[in-house]
Amino acid sequence: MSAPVPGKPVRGSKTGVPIMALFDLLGRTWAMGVVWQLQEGPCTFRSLQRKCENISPSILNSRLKDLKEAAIVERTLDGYRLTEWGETLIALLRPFGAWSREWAQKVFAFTDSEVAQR
Amino acid sequence: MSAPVPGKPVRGSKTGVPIMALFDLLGRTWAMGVVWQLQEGPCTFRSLQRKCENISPSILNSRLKDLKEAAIVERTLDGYRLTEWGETLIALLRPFGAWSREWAQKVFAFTDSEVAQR
DNA sequence: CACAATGCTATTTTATGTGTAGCATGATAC
DNA sequence: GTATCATGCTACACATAAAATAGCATTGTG
Repeated sequence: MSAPVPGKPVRGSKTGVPIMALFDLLGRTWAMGVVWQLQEGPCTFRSLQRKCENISPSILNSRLKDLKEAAIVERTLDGYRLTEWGETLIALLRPFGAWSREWAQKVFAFTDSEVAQR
Repeated sequence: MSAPVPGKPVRGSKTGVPIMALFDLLGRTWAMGVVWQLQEGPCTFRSLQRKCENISPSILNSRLKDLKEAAIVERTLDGYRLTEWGETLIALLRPFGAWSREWAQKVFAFTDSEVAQR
């Protein structure tokens, strides 16, 4: 599938409203996970693959392609890293970490230690 | 597909880390779009369907099921609405609206008026 | 009672994602 | 210099999820 571009119809959305294009992009499997893993710094293809629980190379490559076209990720000699746009995006995404831990605790009865170790 | 639950393996993630379970949930087609549309208030099934560009009822129903199990959406006599968890989640999601418009402008050369009308 | 809207379910078709194999390239190790 | 290894992918074949459409039971309205 082609990477979503605001202004053009995207998967599930025909209008191309920017927020829907963004939701389409981030809604693809592992898209947010890849951005999440890149927040700690640049990463090679294989090492990114390992961080993403050995995601299949075809899907990783496809997600990287989407994220590169969206100017969120770029390739360098060190492998892949977040662009400036990627940095501003992960800044918005970061609060989801704490939110998800509280959610796991309160909604799914995770214990403190379960949340801590995960 | 079953709804993702922190602590159990989810689509694409075997560990069940809360953030990955959340990314799995929000990464399903229209999941973020549905939450987004519910931010303005409760909505009936058909009206939600219309707001989501006539998404197919099967996928809407499936997403609502996931979001209900995750305690993000609940059913009331008026139709569906965000729970308290849903409200805290949409608070984190809301900044993506402005981000996506800037992104559309700067990365994809949208004009002010294009962004405004969409 | 006819008619329309609502809230779905079922079914088929198509698009996506998963898993695995493997190959070209470059860096070490001997 | 060649055997070995890691890397960065590509290419399938198979499984799963999403899209599109039809339609039905229920409730409300004139």
